[in-house]
Amino acid sequence: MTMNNSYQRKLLSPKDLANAIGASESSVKRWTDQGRLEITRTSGGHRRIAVTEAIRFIRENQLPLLQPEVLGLQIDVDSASSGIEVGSKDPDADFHQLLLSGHDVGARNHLVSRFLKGESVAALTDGPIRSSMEKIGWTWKERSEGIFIEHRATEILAGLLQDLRQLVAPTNPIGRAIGGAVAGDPYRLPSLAVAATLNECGLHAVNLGANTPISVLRQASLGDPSDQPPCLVWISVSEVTSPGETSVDVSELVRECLAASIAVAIGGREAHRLEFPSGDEVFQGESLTGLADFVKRRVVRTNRD
Amino acid sequence: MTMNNSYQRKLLSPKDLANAIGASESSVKRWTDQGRLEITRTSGGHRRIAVTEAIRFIRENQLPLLQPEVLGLQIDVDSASSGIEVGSKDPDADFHQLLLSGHDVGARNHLVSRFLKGESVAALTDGPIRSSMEKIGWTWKERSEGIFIEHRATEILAGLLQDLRQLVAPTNPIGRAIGGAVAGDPYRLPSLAVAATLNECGLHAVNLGANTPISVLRQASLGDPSDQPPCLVWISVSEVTSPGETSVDVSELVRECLAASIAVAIGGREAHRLEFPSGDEVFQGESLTGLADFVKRRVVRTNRD
DNA sequence: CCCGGATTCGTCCAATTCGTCCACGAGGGC
DNA sequence: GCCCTCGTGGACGAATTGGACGAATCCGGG
Repeated sequence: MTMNNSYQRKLLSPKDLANAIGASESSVKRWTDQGRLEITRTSGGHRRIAVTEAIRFIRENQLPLLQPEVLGLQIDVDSASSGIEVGSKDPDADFHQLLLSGHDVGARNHLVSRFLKGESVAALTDGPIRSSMEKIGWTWKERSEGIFIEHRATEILAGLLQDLRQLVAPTNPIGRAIGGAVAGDPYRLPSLAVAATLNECGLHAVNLGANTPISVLRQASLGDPSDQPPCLVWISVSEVTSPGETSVDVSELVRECLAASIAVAIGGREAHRLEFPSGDEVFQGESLTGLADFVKRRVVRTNRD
Repeated sequence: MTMNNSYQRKLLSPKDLANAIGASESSVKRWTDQGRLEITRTSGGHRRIAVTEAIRFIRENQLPLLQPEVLGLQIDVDSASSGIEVGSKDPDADFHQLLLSGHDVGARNHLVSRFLKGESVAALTDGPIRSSMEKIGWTWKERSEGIFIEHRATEILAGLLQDLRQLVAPTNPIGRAIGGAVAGDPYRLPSLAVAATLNECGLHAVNLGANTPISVLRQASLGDPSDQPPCLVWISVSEVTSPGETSVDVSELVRECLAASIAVAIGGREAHRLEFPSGDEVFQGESLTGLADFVKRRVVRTNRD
């Protein structure tokens, strides 16, 4: 997965500018050749566009600016006044700053831009999203306004994940998956992230959200024999109120799923507190890229045959 | 390894839009020249139309949408095969059926299509969304699989509201609003719907989501005097655990907001159980269209002056 | 320091869009 | 009926756009 950090450099490639203004790379190259857009060249002959020149060009031609963050710009006024700096060496830190300060539009641009550059939804969730939420979780304990920050960030991320999920929604799903977070677990972002990841793998993911009793999940997965059963069931565990009882329920569901040839994925911060059967058809782990690999290896392949 | 990244924040050409709405390219060009349809130009002079502007134009002129996929909207492939009948006399009943059966894509198409035909987000929430969720709430008590249905429908609606919210997101917000659901209230759809409605009114809405203590909301609204204060604070009350305590907190927040010239909106199924000051700058009611009227009348006007 | 994958080079070319003009038909006033 | 106006959409040569191609360059990791 290419993790190019084009966030620091002050010079843009033709492709960068093309993406930022919704034009094609060819057009940008032609414009530079016509002299309408000033450029410098690398020693090897590649075009490099200064940000100031790009801004001049955009203003002169009244071009739309679809992805302001490519130019390292903020479009919201209050972020400038609040002194948020982006364009550092660490894109993940940039994203964290945006989320921390409640800059929803900026955070969205940042994430969508990285998605468009090729990072998968799974990788983005494993990376910037998770690390930022972990940091914010720490803040929650340190500062009095932490709850405010956490609620706001959660809502922004819920919207972002939903957007990304739409972007990767398969037109022709190759299978169905269903899942949610266990009873007593109020966290809805992990389950939403799983749904988005499964979408990205080509599955139709039905998310039952937070605080879903295992019995409900069981009925939804195995209850109606007339429905085609899902090929995967996921269980998110970010908080456990009664580990013993939950373990029993989860174990039984896992066994039933395996008996019905349904793969199972279990993850979440507190999943280690549960006991349940393991096996080739059971994925257990925190990483969504790992889950995606598992799905591509196990579920998708067998479903295609 | 390339998934179908069909995402395109791309701009539409006159031909794209013409095909989408069944008009001729000449007409689209003429409309832009008349200023009825806003465009940007490429550096070479070609017209480019933003998707949001296209949606606005389609709604304003009640145009048919022959090719929804041009605007990035999904086409419903399997609604026919799933046996869900739509096209009855009662659109709201159609929507309810789609939601009840978990047909997320169909529900999305139904709602977006009605939005394009001119119904506002507020009206759609007051209408099909609310009535369907109320019916599903009844089901919850009648059937064992009710929880499954309710969770699934809630997640689908959360996604839908998020989508609609993006469609009406103002590019230049005329003010800021902040709000959420009170502590102990786990329902997140009402607050999300309010945020979408306020977006539709041209405000930048910061949603703190469900289960937000009043103290947190207070700090977010009034806490930092260096920030520009919001012009509206909303409080959603779908469930109250301790009416007395909550009433005290809410009342104090309302008084503080009014003292700071901030309008307040309070609503939700259980809002009637609370006591708080009323007045010209306090909106109280269930209807989101009513809230929209209130905002347009009170907040937007005074903010423009 | 070197290597391999990703990016960009220059170039070509088909498709699209430009602005403009004009034919057509629906409606309204006389 | 006649004429005028207005909105529509097709047609035209000239200009612009954007995708494709093999070769060259860039850049991060070993």
